[in-house]
Amino acid sequence: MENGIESQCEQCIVRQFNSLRAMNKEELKKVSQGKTTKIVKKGETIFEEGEALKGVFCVRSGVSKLSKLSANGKDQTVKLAAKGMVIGQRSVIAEELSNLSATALNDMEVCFIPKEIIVNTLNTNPNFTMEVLRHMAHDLKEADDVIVNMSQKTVKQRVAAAFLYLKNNFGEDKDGFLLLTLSRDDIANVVGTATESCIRIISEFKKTGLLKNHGKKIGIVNEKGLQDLAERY
Amino acid sequence: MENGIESQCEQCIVRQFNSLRAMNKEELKKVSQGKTTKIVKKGETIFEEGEALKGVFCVRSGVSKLSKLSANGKDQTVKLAAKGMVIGQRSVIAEELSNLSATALNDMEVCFIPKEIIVNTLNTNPNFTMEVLRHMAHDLKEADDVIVNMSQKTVKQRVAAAFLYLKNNFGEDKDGFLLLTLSRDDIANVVGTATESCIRIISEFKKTGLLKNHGKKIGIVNEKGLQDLAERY
DNA sequence: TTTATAATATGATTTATGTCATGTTAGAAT
DNA sequence: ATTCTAACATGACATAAATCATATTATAAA
Repeated sequence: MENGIESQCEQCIVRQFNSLRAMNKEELKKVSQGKTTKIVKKGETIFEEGEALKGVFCVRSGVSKLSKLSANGKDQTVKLAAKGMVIGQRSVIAEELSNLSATALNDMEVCFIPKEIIVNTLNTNPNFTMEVLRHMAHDLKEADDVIVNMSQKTVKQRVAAAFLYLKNNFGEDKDGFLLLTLSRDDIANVVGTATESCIRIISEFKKTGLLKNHGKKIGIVNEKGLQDLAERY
Repeated sequence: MENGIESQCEQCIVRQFNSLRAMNKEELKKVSQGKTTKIVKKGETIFEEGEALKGVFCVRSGVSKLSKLSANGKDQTVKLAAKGMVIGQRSVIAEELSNLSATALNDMEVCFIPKEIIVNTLNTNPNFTMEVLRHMAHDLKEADDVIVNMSQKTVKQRVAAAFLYLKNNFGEDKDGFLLLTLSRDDIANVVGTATESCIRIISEFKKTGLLKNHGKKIGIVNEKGLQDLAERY
């Protein structure tokens, strides 16, 4: 179903850039035609920090972490990218080396869009450019929030916030378990803490009835409780 | 010298958006004509978190902190804006309430540019839009770096990095003192630490010959030493 | 000057969190 | 099933950094 894949990819671009009205059919076709689909296995990288990106990647399935290696050897996850999200735009737009690595947290399917197509669309379609701009403005706001949380919230609060984030952005199944299952280590990298601390806090949350688990799956039992914890001073 | 002020304001916009070639004379004049100049005294706010901005502000003199109040009542400075920088663009572009407060760290002069002018220029001048986009992409990268530093560096390392930042972004006088003099409390808000911790570390840096001071002015004595400290794991 | 107020400084103590060590469980490979 | 390995778990301890307390200076106001 080559057509199905193409249509999915178009939707991916459209959704990411919020530009249903900003790109016309022909432009979308152009974007789709440039794509190549790629399978990325869990743990493999899509691109590395310091790499010159030849284009952007659109997530078709699976989840990627965008992270940066610190001088102390620890990996800090800055953002998670799920289905429908485009990664690598910042570097392509700024014409800089990537400041982040993109690593698959589970098996993924991504489609590649050469930067020439992005750059060309930016140059010829002002509406598209405006949508990308709005999108980046939104990312910047989120980054500001993360900065404040990192410096002002305790690890416990950040872990609570991380689970709320996972629920809000990746959803849960009928039984109330998070659709995105991450290892404790992955969560620790998002929260910016030691794996042991993360494990300890999750154990505590299970004991106090905030979380539940079934095998590797984790579910939120008391969302209000997590929110109170995450927000309270 | 109304003309002088106008020309300074034009330069301000031009520099910020890196768009010397992106905006032509007439467009610049349009921007300048919309401006109103405003004096902001030390400690006063230019705008508050949650406010709907009617335009952007261009810093003519003085320095503003962009900060966010945390639920614990502490203020986290996300960015400092000096002469030539524009503040408030993110919110205006995203058409959202401001996510940050802007407060004068010393007496300031800012010029106001109504959002209609910015929005109009964005709609009619694609080059301008692209420059704004590149600029925002750069801000986003810097924000990513701050996130990693916040979670992976010690307070001491972040204080060291803050002084290097102040030197690189605001310069120093002939005697090697930083041109931007901040209170320990302001520095603590940038670093994301308690004021006492900040004071202690600065005292230590003076003892170990990394910093010097003359009254309120602080100077970097051993830049290499600060860099090593800030980078080392 | 004198007084008042804010900024800087430093000690003592507590707390959160990282680190190290060790053990347990679960899933994959044989 | 058995073995192996990685993920999860928990205790003990070390340490960075916040907090609380109290001086000591500067700076502004009277």
